[in-house]
Amino acid sequence: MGRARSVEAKDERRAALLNAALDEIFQKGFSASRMDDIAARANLSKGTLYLYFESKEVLFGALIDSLATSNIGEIERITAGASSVFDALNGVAAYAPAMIRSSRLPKLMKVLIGDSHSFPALIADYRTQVLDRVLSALALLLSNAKARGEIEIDDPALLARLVIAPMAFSGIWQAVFGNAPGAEVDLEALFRMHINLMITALTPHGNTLSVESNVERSVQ
Amino acid sequence: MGRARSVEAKDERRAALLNAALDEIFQKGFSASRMDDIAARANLSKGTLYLYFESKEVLFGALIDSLATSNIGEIERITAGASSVFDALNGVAAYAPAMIRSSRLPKLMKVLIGDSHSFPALIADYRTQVLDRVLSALALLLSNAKARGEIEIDDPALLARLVIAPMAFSGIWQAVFGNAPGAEVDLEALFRMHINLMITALTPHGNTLSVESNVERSVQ
DNA sequence: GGATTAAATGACTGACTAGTCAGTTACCTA
DNA sequence: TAGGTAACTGACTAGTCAGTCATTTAATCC
Repeated sequence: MGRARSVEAKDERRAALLNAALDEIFQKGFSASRMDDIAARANLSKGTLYLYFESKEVLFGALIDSLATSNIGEIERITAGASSVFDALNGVAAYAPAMIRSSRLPKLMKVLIGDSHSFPALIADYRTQVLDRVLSALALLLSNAKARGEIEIDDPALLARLVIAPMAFSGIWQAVFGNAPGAEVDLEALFRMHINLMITALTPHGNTLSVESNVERSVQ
Repeated sequence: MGRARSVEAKDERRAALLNAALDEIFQKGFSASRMDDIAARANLSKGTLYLYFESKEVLFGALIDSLATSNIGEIERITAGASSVFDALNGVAAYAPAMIRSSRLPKLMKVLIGDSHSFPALIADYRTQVLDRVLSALALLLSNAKARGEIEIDDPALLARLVIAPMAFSGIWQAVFGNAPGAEVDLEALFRMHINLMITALTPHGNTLSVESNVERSVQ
């Protein structure tokens, strides 16, 4: 690999360094990660790494920034474009396994949890700009569905938390245990069951018909 | 505080050091925690800390050991002593908020997640001896209830994961965000809603009567 | 209260690493 | 191909921290 002379080549190099940083920090945590190792993982020297990021903390901040907003758009698109809550929930559940297995988001979660107290400002930003945003979007969706009489609930904000809990839990599980023997989880089946239970419980009069038709739709 | 001469006094000192280690490692992570700071937090010097734990890694292992099995007994007691799945689920949900707010278990979770890849053997042990044990106990409970016709489900193991997901998620949330403004969660309401949704969805024919009576029971 | 024991200390060492910068070298242009 | 530019390097500095151990000191015993 030659030198990065053009702007594009520099962007690419920057991305490669961030990638290397994610892998390294994911494995060792912020404090135990060495700048030398991050640079070496991208086949560069420490000096070059410092050409792109002025300090270890700046590198960490840039890493979080680059990953924070990458998945949120997809989720908002699914929830906004769905014709009913059921569609939206099925859409989220169908998208979640790939997102978790892509391993970028779970890695980010693991890093953020592990180093949360070392970077309080960063973590507070992440919460308000990503987590709260996702929870609010979901709560709004549920609130609208309630207004239309599609579902029966008291508190949409709490329900939103219950909806995403299994996905967040699975993401962290994936990040911590990976594919260790005995730790594998059938994510598709898990989320399908989750959404089906939700829909069964939320559908007025608890009839099972809508659930069945719903399963059909999610499988298509 | 004088010197620890008796065996009891030494046990107490050891516990104090472990306590200090948990607080310190919870805040900074294993690698960024300094032995000096841990000792100082217990009003002792680093030399004394080394009288009790031969290395930083040994201290970490002892810390995990001392916390790992502390809550599992309580959970197994609740699930084993309950007269029906509904009782058991309500019992777990009623116990969970206090467990989360006690902050020892969430702290442990945060530490284990953050440093999981630095101590693969420890984390594997924790999974098989704590997490898998809790999940299995819950799955067995659900499986028995299914056999008795109390609930309708396919896969008890997956359902067990869905049952504990909101509690694990809330524990981690608590460990990461604590009581930061805007991050507070009404755990009682959340878990009540969770269990009620579960019961509504799982009860054969989805009648709402059993749910109402269940709410009464959980509130008592 | 003097002697004995062992708990506690903290200065010290050696290993390690974030960040620097003088020097090297790949690539481009004339 | 020679000269210029800037991307890249890695030895070095300054600071940190796990672990050690000679010394101090609190408690107990006679």
